[in-house]
Amino acid sequence: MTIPVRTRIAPSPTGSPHVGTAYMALFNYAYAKKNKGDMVLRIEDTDQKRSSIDSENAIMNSLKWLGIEWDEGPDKTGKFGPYRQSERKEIHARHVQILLDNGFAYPCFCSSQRLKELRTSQIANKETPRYDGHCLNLTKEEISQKIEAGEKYVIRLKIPTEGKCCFTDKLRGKVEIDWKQIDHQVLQKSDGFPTYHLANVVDDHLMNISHVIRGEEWISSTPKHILLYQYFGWEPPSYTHLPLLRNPDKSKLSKRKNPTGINYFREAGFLPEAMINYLGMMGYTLPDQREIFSIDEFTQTFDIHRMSLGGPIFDLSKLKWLNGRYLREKLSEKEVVARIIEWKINSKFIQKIIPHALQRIENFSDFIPLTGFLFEENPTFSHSQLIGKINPDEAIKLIKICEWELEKIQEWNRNNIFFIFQSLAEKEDYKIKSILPLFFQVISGNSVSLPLFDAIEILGPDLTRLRLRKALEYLSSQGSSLSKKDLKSLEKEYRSKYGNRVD
RNA sequence: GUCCCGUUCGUCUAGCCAGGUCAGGACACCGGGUUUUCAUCCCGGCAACAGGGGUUCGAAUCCCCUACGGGACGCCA
Repeated sequence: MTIPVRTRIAPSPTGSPHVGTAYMALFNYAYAKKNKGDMVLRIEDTDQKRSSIDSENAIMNSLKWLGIEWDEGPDKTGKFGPYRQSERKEIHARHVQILLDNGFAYPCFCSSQRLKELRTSQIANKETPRYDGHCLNLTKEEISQKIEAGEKYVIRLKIPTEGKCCFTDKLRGKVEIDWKQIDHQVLQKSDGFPTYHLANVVDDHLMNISHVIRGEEWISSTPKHILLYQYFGWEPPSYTHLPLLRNPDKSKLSKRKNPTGINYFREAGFLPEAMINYLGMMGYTLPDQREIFSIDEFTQTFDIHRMSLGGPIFDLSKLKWLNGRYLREKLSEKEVVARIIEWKINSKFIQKIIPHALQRIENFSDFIPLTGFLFEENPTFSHSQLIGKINPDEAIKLIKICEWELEKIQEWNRNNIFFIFQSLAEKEDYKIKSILPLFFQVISGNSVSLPLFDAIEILGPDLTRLRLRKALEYLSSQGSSLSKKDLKSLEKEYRSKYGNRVD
């Protein structure tokens, strides 16, 4: 008897959809389909502070755009719902109680302040930072006393004090990690929500997930998951840890260094099938080594053992080449026309621009030169125009702060964008009017263009971010750049004036 | 710092599991050809088994050590 294959993707709806999510989704999808199984989409929104429904929708839309489909999810009810973790809170709480009743977990009343100090001192003493078990031996009386007194608490996982955890990774073989390395993981936060670790295990089990295929960032917390399965008396799934997509400097792919938003590629005019094709060749080659393949061809021939384990660098040049081949070879001219229209040459998009362009054009031929930057992946600018009257070091500083501030915008609209620039001018002691020419150039490559805030709104966060970064790169190529040290001190200054950066 | 994972051209990779072809392909780059320009297209070139030690007649391939890279060490996921 073979159990049905069920895989899952479990994105967290915090921020804009990431290519890493699509990458993992593709392999989970292929594995499930190749084995005539199902893939589940589960929304991991246990972080109430950061999760949003907008982000959830954006993630689902971008995956659909790429052609990745799931068999069950928040929008596609199946037998194992609900598929949004926030709606499974009771289930999780019940399971936490089971662990508590069996002595596998315990309440912890330590303040975040104490935890922070503990961590700092452990690091100072060159120890592995982990919970010291302070609340491990509270008596039942002490516990109920504290709870009655209204003290906030979390539930922690009890970890064996001796021995090691062994598990098998489908690709990497046997992995052994000492229990001493594993922290007493928080399973339930003081707001009553479970953490990833608890919710993930409980939901995977209850949703009959047979194969967990996820990023290698999870390897070191797998022992916690295995332990939970043991405590509950459940059979753990098969684990496969895939390599992580990397920046050109080989660090884990991050939006701070690269375009990583699926929407970036969509807005920059890439084809979803080329994207999928490219993602499918990261860490993987088809058995016959063909380079151009559809998601169906990929899925039908998929063999997980063909994965390479070295982290592939997500580099744009091959993607562009691939995309060009799709345009020329895979689509008819008619189809290309339809795709371009669907992209941005449509009345919906033009309509957004027109109100801002109308005062500035006299005949239609003025339209393209005026608004062309909205259709470009990157505008070009010249040094003198870019800098204008501002000195280059100041320009760098303003652009950098602007980049960080823009990251904080929850709802991308004209007003919120305006507030960012207003506060930027204020805090940096400029008249807003005097810093705007710089940003006109950065965004449009031109000094004649649409109203800046509207243009930024239309351009969207992904393209905007890259333009700021490109401007910085350009300035650096012209000899003005921020050293690591400068950057660090700027970041410190930024924090004191504007608050912490967001992820 | 501790633990874990990884390492074939600049990049994506084939070959590794079942040791024995000049280590193959693609992108990028460089050169040439086709083309009124450019691009496409075609042809050619550059370029790698991280280092050291084993095992073996023979190692990119199996084993060990070192180096380097990455990840984890959150009331994030």
